[in-house]
Amino acid sequence: MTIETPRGAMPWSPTLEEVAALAGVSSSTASRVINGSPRVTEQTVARVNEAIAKIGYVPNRAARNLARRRTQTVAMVIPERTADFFADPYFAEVIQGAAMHASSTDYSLTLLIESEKDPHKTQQYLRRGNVDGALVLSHHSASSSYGELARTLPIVFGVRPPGVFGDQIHVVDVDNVAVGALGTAHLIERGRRRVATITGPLDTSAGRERMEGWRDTLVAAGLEPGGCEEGDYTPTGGARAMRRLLDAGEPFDAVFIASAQMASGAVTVLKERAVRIPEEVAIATADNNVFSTSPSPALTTVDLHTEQKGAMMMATIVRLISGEQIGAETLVPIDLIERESTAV
Amino acid sequence: MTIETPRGAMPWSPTLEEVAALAGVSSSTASRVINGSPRVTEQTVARVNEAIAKIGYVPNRAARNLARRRTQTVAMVIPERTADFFADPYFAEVIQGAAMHASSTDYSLTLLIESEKDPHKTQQYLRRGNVDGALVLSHHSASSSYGELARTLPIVFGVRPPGVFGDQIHVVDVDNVAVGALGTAHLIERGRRRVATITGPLDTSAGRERMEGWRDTLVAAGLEPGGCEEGDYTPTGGARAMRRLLDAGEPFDAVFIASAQMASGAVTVLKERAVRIPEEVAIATADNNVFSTSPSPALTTVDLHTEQKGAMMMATIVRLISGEQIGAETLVPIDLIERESTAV
DNA sequence: CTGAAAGCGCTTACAG
DNA sequence: CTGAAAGCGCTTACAG
Repeated sequence: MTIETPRGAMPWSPTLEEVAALAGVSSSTASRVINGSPRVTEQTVARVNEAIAKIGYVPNRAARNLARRRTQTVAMVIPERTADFFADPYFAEVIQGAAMHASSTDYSLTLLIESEKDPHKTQQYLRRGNVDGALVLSHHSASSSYGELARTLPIVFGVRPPGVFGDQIHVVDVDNVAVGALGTAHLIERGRRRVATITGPLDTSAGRERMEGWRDTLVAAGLEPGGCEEGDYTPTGGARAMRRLLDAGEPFDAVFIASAQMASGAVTVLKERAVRIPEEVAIATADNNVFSTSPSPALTTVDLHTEQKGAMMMATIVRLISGEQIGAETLVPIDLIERESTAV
Repeated sequence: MTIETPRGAMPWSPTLEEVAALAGVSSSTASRVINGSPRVTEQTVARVNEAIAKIGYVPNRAARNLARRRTQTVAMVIPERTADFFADPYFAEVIQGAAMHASSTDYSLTLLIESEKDPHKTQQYLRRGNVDGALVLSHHSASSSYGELARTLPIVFGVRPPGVFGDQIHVVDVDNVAVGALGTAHLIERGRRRVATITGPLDTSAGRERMEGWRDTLVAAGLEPGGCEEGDYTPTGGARAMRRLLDAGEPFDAVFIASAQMASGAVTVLKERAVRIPEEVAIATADNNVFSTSPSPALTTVDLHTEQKGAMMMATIVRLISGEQIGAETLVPIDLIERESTAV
């Protein structure tokens, strides 16, 4: 058996006119019921819906978009793969969440990789009316240039872009200070008194804010902040930071590590040095993914609900596109998940 | 400053008629040069292109698609997130590769999550003319139902779907037998004589084939295959399999582990039991990602070129859509990357 | 090689 | 509440 429609053509599909004919109304009316217009009789609605069901009608997107002057598409802008960095399940989770939410809307999600060497290309694409809105997940300096774009195109950021922006900026993210605070507070509750930290990159606001949460919580508890080393969100970066912490000679009985991927590297080093977890050093981290569940002992972590974040980003952009007024910041909830690394 | 176009409308954008006017030709002709028709004078081509450049014309996708009866969209079908499983960088890499390649074509990539509880919904979507083709990455039993769909819609599979299919099936994948063979052969070359294996799920062809490659290579070398335990592609699954291997009491001096994610779990167990890598047990695995680079020692691995695979899938579907005749199978190249886990 | 015209399948004022 | 008509911005036979 072969494909019976001409190559490149869509398989035959019923048209609006056909449902209209079957329902005994004009296509204008059929269109109205499809679009949920209130100016139609219940009876007509029923007849049209019946016809739709009977012949399995599904609107032609291109025609609809052309008529509406919309694309019904939103772009998800993600950074080009950067070795270990992209390996972080974070992106996959956000994307998954956004895609799942998209499937419950009229929008389709298209993936846009922001090329390192030609970031301009992506913005061109966005600027040229290819999409009704964009979700941006890149967080390197380039994203500051989105400030301008955001004036003409609805944009939702997954991380706070660097630089100051007006109200036109919309961010969907966790409260990173709270993330650091929650993990650290738990460590204190478990009786730890010398809490060190391994931070994310300090040139990102997320990196700085989680560190701030760690420090503030210790200070508020009347404790002296322990050692502090910067990591880069990779396992090897986490391992290196842990070595520096250990080699500094300053004793500590707990560490808050800003990401699970770094934590998994740090755990390796602790084991190499025969430091017992949690007896000698308790660990709390952030990200509830394979990097916090698979080390042994499993790691206590702040669940960032990353998949939900993706869904929230999608929901937000849809509201934005339809003209709703939305606050500059939407907070993604966080939760502490206790596991063996802080047990007793 | 606010968004100046009416909400929901696309920003004003030049139209074909305008470039035609500017170039002093009809829009038919303008359209022809845009679409690279050979039936146009060089001179006209130049004039039209000039006009296009001058006013920054970019074709309206909806209008073009409506006229062509195409969608210029291909769907990437991925399984719904399944805990650790989705954490595998594999998906992210394939998606990244496909999206990057897509950006160099006229097609846009849209993400479709295949819901566990309602796999039918995805197929409905595909069947209804929403896309010109699909890339499918799911590999659970459900995918067998794609056999039918593949008769009416160009589909490229990233893994061989279960069941027998005709020539209408197109698969882009590595040669999994070769993957197992390459890793195992390297272990033998390094002087190992008792090579065990941790396989992928044996209800997948990839799982079985890599095991087959391992076994065949040993037999061909005149060696007795060592222990064989089944894993599930997760770190914890790999850890459990390694424990079983160790507990079985059958000695081995090397293991071929079918995925890096499993290998990272297995390495943890080896360390717990104070087994030295590579001195006592050498390890070779598959997947060149964070799970093979970040354990210490770093793991020798078969690079599956997963990102390239994504690009190849995209390239293949484009050719398929345009009616090219393509073989049932496209092989993604593989390479061995030597690292410390098999050094000396 | 080029143009006038029809058509792709919807939506949406405009009348009634 | 409903319909006839125009229009969304392209592509593509059909003539010439």
